[in-house]
Amino acid sequence: MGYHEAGLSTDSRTRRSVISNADPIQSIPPLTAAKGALLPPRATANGTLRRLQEAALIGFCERGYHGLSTRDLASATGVRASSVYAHVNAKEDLLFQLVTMGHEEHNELLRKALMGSGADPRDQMEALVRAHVVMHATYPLLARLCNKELHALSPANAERVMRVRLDSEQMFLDVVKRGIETGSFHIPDPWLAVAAIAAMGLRVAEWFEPGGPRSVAEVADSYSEFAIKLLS
Amino acid sequence: MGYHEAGLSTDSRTRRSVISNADPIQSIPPLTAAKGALLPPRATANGTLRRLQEAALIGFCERGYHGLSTRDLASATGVRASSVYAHVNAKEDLLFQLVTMGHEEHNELLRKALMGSGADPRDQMEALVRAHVVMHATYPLLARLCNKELHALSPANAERVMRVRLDSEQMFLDVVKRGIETGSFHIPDPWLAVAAIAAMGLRVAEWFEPGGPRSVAEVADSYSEFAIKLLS
DNA sequence: CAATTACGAACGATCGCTCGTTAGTCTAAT
DNA sequence: ATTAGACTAACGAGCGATCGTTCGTAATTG
Repeated sequence: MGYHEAGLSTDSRTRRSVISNADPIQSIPPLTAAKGALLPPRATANGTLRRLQEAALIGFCERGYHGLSTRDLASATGVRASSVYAHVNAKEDLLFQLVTMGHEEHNELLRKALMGSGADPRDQMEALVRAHVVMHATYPLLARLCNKELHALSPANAERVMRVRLDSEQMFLDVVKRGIETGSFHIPDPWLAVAAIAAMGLRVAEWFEPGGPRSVAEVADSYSEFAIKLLS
Repeated sequence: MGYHEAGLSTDSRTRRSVISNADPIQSIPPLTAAKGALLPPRATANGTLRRLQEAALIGFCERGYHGLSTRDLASATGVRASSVYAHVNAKEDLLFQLVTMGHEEHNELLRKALMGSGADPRDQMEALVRAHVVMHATYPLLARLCNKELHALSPANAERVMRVRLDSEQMFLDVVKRGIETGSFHIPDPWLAVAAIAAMGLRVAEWFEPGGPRSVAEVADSYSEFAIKLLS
């Protein structure tokens, strides 16, 4: 039970602070204290909604969507459960916002990587894998959420997310297919190779720690090299 | 609210069947109708407990541990919620049983693969990857559960599972390290390579369909080849 | 007859969420 | 300068529903 509802001034004497952003004694423990930002720059929300998004990100990852109650979510944000609904229409909205954010950031990073590389399929694949890994190492919680909690989305919302995901997959697939045509790559089943290469990067989100022994760049370099070897 | 609580005859007119195994109108929809067995041979339970395990496996995968209620679980099993507790002490027991089963099966498959291969690290790695992939393609639901719902286990149970997992990882690591010593493999960071190779196989559980266009053996062959390329 | 397996009823707790209210802030007219 | 009114963001209380689980009992099995 509740390892993080500690203190937090439920006390009625603690009147709401004049400015709502006044950070009320951090939820104990700070746990996933951000080494970097929890959310990508495209997350424009600030104030209470931002803190809700970040608390939801951490909470959904640690306990699963249905495992985090709106009361615990509110508590971790420094707010009452009823106040949550001044910022979102439903609990699912927070999940959808986060998952959309993650998928769009990922898609954009891939697209930029592709645009910024030359015409050689090998270079393009290296750039894609690098961006793929960078995303998963830079925003590991967001990536985990995107890969584990899609089941909690309504069918309509899930479909919107999947469209972005399929588009990202297609970028990998197109590069591999063209690489086969140009003679750069030599594999019989492009989709299978893409699945393998993408899987390597996806998993990075599960173990990578920003303060750990490996830098983001090192992992990205290694994995892009793995991908090229795998395709040759 | 409930876009997924479909029917299922909670109706009180549906009297219990004389023989409890008499499959009462399959949970609507039958959805994950098994192409093969849902659980490995080491799952020895039969009767109601077995059906509870299988329903839990499907349900936990589709909705997450906290997303599947004991009532829905019972309903999918063809039994009342209170009857569940004649077979398990708690909901978590089912998750623990399944997750333990998955990890031990995986560990044993890897160990047998290693024992059955020669002394060449390349052969050993091929065998390991093949077994790894076979596991994830043969019992995809079980594998997904093992990788997504560990957070719902008590710390003590989680630790028991993690011990098996670390032991499995060590098998990969030992082979890679020895392969480097013998000059078979040429990579600077063994752990990173193992993470990448393991990740490829893990992800298979997310897309593989027993009736699909690729056979288990085809995927296993491709992925073991990928692994060898990656390490060379 | 003992053990097993199922049941309905119901427990207290918690769920997502709504509601009416209040305190503070901003704008604009006085 | 003051004040009225709209707006925002927070609150406590509490809604009906559902949660995991317990219990006493009935039916079947060996």
